[in-house]
Amino acid sequence: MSDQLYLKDDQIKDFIEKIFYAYRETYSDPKEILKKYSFGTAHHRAIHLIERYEGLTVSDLLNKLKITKQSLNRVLRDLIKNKSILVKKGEVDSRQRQIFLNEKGKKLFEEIFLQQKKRIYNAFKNSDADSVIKFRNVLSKIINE
Amino acid sequence: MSDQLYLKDDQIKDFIEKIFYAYRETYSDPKEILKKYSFGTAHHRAIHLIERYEGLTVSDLLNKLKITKQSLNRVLRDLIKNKSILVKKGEVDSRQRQIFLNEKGKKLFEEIFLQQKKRIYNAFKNSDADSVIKFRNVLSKIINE
DNA sequence: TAGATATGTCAATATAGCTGACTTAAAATA
DNA sequence: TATTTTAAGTCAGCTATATTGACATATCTA
Repeated sequence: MSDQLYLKDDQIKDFIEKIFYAYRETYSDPKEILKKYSFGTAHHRAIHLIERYEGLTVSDLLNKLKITKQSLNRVLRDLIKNKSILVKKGEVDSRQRQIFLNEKGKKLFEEIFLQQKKRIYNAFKNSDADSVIKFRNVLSKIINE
Repeated sequence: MSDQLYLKDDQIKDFIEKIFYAYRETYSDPKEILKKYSFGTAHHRAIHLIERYEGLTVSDLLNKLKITKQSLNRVLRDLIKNKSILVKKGEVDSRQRQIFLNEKGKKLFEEIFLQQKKRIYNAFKNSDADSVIKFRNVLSKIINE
């Protein structure tokens, strides 16, 4: 047991609790918007990653989401049907598929992000640069990045 | 748009992504342990809060979890059946129920926590005190605490 | 050409959430 | 005290998101 306050069990329990709240709140903000399109958080996470990593492959997406391909496929089918994403044969390896947002998907992403951004933006604008940098550093260490 | 780097959209998108990973990883670490007891993450979250807020009422728990009482009740029934928790009539208001971990529940919590703690502890011990404090401050602002 | 890899799909099942309707006991209030 | 409100519990049915396992197809690699 450490004598440093922030390494004490009760503090760590508190962080575990706060990480849950931060995730839940951050991802529940755009739920109303998603509902308009009959999408859920699973679609949201996929859209988010496709926007961030344009042209990523199905296996890239699987590695980031850490779900099974069967689960992902349902989500991708919905997004394709809705014309939010576009799937092309891989340029180098044509077994692969590269995924892109099309115009409709980009608009949907912007709508979702605008909502979700508010929470983070408000937290950051009331923090100094050093706090945000250190927040990111610790967060990255938690996810072993 | 701000000219401060950490308020730029791409940075904010990155944080939204990292918050997802941090939650997922933190709560997937003890899944093997939970499985031994035929419990899932829903049980985990309830046990965590009951440990942290000993004697909390059903509505306290509902307010923290933000799920319906029907969903919570299934979880509580499992935990009662398993003899991990104890439910008493409220001392002040006997319509209420106060929830406690009993010995079995405390042991289960410790087993889960030990596993989950590793990730946070490792992240913190490689950070300085100031980073951890600022991490907490920003996290608290994200959840409007 | 044979085997490995990337993707897609069918079917069944599990987990964790939801809505809506209703009950019981106890507290608060008119 | 009679009535209303609140806290908790329950039944039934549904939805969203994940799982496992089996198998098919196309393409790449050795």
